Amino acid sequence: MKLSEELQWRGFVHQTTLGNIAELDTEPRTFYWGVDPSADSMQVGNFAIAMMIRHFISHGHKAVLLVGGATGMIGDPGGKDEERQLKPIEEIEKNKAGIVAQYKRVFGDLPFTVVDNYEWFKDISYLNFLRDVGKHFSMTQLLDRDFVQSRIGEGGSGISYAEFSYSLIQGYDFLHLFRTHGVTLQVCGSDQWGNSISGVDLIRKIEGGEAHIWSAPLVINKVTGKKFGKTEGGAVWLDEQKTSVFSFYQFWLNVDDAGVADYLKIYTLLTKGEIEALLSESQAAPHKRIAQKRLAFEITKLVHGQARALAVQKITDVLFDGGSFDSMTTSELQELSKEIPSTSESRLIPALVATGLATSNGEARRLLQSGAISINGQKLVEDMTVSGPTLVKKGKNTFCLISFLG
RNA sequence: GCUGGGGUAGUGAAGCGGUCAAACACAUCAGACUGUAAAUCUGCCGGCAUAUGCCUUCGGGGGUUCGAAUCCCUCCCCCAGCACCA
Repeated sequence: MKLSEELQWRGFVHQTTLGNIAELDTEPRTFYWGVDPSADSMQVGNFAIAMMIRHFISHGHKAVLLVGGATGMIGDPGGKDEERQLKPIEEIEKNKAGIVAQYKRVFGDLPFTVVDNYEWFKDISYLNFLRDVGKHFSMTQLLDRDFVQSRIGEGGSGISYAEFSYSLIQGYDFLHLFRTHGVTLQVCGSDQWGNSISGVDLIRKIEGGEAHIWSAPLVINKVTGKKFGKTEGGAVWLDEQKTSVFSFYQFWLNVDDAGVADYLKIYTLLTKGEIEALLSESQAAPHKRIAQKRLAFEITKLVHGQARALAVQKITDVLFDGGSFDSMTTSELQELSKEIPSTSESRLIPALVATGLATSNGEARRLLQSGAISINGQKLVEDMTVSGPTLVKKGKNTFCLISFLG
């Protein structure tokens, strides 16, 4: 499949300055995309863009990943204590490393270059910047930006000058990469369109060059109409410290029918034929959740590796599909305790709190009273003390393990 | 800098001296029904406690009062308008 067809079929086409997207099939480009190092991990929203980029690279385009070290440093205008300035730099370094590692993982062996805009911004003088870049920006245009408009005015949360300047910095990034790396295309999220356009203008005005933008659509949950990837506990992260492999797998497994098709196309590398077969099989017997199961497995494999994917798949089997808990061996129990929260607290209520299934003793007790808690498949209504390895279940799909493995 | 409006639970938003752990809505969590789905109905929804009980909250600090989220002072932050500068 050609890149343009692939992008179209998978739903990655949104808005672009390219006259004809088929240009991507014939003209290899060097493109970049920017990421914000404000966290040390991607969320599923960025993950979608990463997958899209993967298709770009595998079709012969050269990729440059820009980590916003400079933008990250001014990212929190609230921190005006000068002493604290140093800490964010270390943190940004750490976040940068984490994010780059994740991209490597998602891209498999595909090559890409990493740059940090701190490299070129650290030596730039404010006056020079205003003279060379600032004068090319029209205030009216800047003020017209959606993100500015939504922050100013009634009900807006306000915007600082630093944050407002993001546009200029991002615009300059593009210009700089155009000059130094021959970058002629920027890939971005749809919310970054305005900022990206700044770069295109700048390149035209200053260098007389032509550059383009490709923005990816926001992945929407069709049922709620909201941005996809948020869940009860907040965002779903690729980092297993933030979202355990088990929860990650469960997140995809619980995806609704209306969305599976989209998610399979966006988040997996399965071919058109495979996905279509999967979907028709799934529609014939929706209650079997075939498509969701495959989706969860494929994505977990991609992000956390095959071994972990198989492990959580097996655990899910035990937990949901009638596999017997008693039959698990000690080593399997150990494996299980890696994927779901576990504790050695033998009293039930403290154990629920310790594992985070309940936020307080009161909540734990309430859950118990409402019949939400069961151990080893038996519903409970009051606190008790367990005597051996015990699987505790809250609601339908939240578990923890009381183990005595130490 | 001036003038006016505002900062209340995860979010939005009532309350405007006692009856406020704080209406209402949404979100979350749980129960029923299901396919670990959606929709719907029900309950919970600051902490501790079996509890009619106690404790801690209404931007920060201080004060008035028997009593403050509610009044006063002060500081911080947001919004709007005006002025100033350019």
